[in-house]
Amino acid sequence: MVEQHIRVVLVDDHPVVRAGVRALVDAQDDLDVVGEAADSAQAVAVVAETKPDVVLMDLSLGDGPGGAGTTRLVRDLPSPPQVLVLTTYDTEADVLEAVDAGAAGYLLKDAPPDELFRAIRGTARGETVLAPSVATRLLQRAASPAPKVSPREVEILRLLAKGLGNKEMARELLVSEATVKSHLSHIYTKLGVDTRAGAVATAIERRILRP
Amino acid sequence: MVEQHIRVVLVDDHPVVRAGVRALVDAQDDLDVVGEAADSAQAVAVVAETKPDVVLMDLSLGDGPGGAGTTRLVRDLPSPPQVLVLTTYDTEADVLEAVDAGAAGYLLKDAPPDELFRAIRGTARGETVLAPSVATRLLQRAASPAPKVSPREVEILRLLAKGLGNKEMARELLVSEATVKSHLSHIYTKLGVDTRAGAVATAIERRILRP
DNA sequence: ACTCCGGATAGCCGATCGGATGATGCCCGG
DNA sequence: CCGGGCATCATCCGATCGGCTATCCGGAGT
Repeated sequence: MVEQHIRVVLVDDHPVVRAGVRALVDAQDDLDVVGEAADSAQAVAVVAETKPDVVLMDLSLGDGPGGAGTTRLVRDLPSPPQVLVLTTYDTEADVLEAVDAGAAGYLLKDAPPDELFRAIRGTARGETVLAPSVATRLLQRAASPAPKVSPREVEILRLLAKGLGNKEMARELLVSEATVKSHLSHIYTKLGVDTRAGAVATAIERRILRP
Repeated sequence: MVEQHIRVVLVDDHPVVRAGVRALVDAQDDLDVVGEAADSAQAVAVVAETKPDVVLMDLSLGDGPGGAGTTRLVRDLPSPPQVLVLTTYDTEADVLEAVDAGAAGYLLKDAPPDELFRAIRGTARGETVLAPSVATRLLQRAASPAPKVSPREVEILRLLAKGLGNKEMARELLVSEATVKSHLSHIYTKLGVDTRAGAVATAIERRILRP
């Protein structure tokens, strides 16, 4: 058997997308969709059972663990498959998280089918496949230092987006106003902004806050 | 011919989604996909040519006119088809715009296939079909007055999200600082907030600004 | 053991914001 | 033809913000 079929499992909470990818992929001679999953738990079960070569993973699964977490779970299975992230967004936070979780590639859903097929085949061979726009973003972010926002700071950002003042945040978080201001200063530094409005915008863009 | 097939055209810039919907819809006895379009111009051409009963419209088409504008164009054709919006987001602004543009229904992409089929059939019969979550939002928004932000105010919001101060915005827009503050006050009122940070968050949530 | 970092706190101060109030001109739609 | 939304501008003023400097504590890592 020189030419083995590539076994693919789809993980996506949108039935439409699963059907679409299945229709496209199954039409390829060398690619077989051997399973589908709509959430994290299903994904682990299906992958464990079907032992696919490649998992196409959506990042925004409705329920508990997102695509990144699920990627991690799948990659922790014995003889894990390659994971190719196939999603709508290309925010750097998503990409980094996915890559960190063990994803071998990152494609956007608006990619032409050909690109998808090439990505699947490449991923199956162990190559790293990144969508051009994703690769660009990665390089940009690689150049600038990684801004890690602490949990407490995220808390501050949340209240910030609700339009609370420092005094109100302080009351809400049971700390002094000085502490809030301290956190804010750190946030500004990390996000590269110098105003509350800019911080909120950047936080949402960086997916630190969910819109 | 008592039971005429329902002719459907798909408009979506994601090949995967088109393939998915086509696979699902074509598998139904009474539904036929008679055309696809990836952008606004294609959509108008395909609809004019194929005269479908229903158009499944994605709201976020990459290029020029979005789904709402395209809906308007399609509805302005002679003997226009019903338009069923099928998209990822359910922001109230999107829904209102689409309905205003002449859409007969609004479904989310994570809807189960059955719901999609029922929606297509209902739409073809001239019914109005709304996803439950969309209907809920609509009612919520219907209770509160519609916040229409003027173009100039959007301009202000854009600069706001960039973290500019009033003085800087004034310079940027070639108006006085007083004017900027005036706009801001109006924005606050319309968005129901009272801080810049809150305005940015709400504007993004309402999709007035693109994250 | 020592250092680094996140978290919490404090005070100072100039710059800025946001609310209130009022006014002008334009253009659209009823 | 008048009202109303939009855009423009002006002042006043109290509240808030953001930058700066410094201190303290506890846990993680070297």
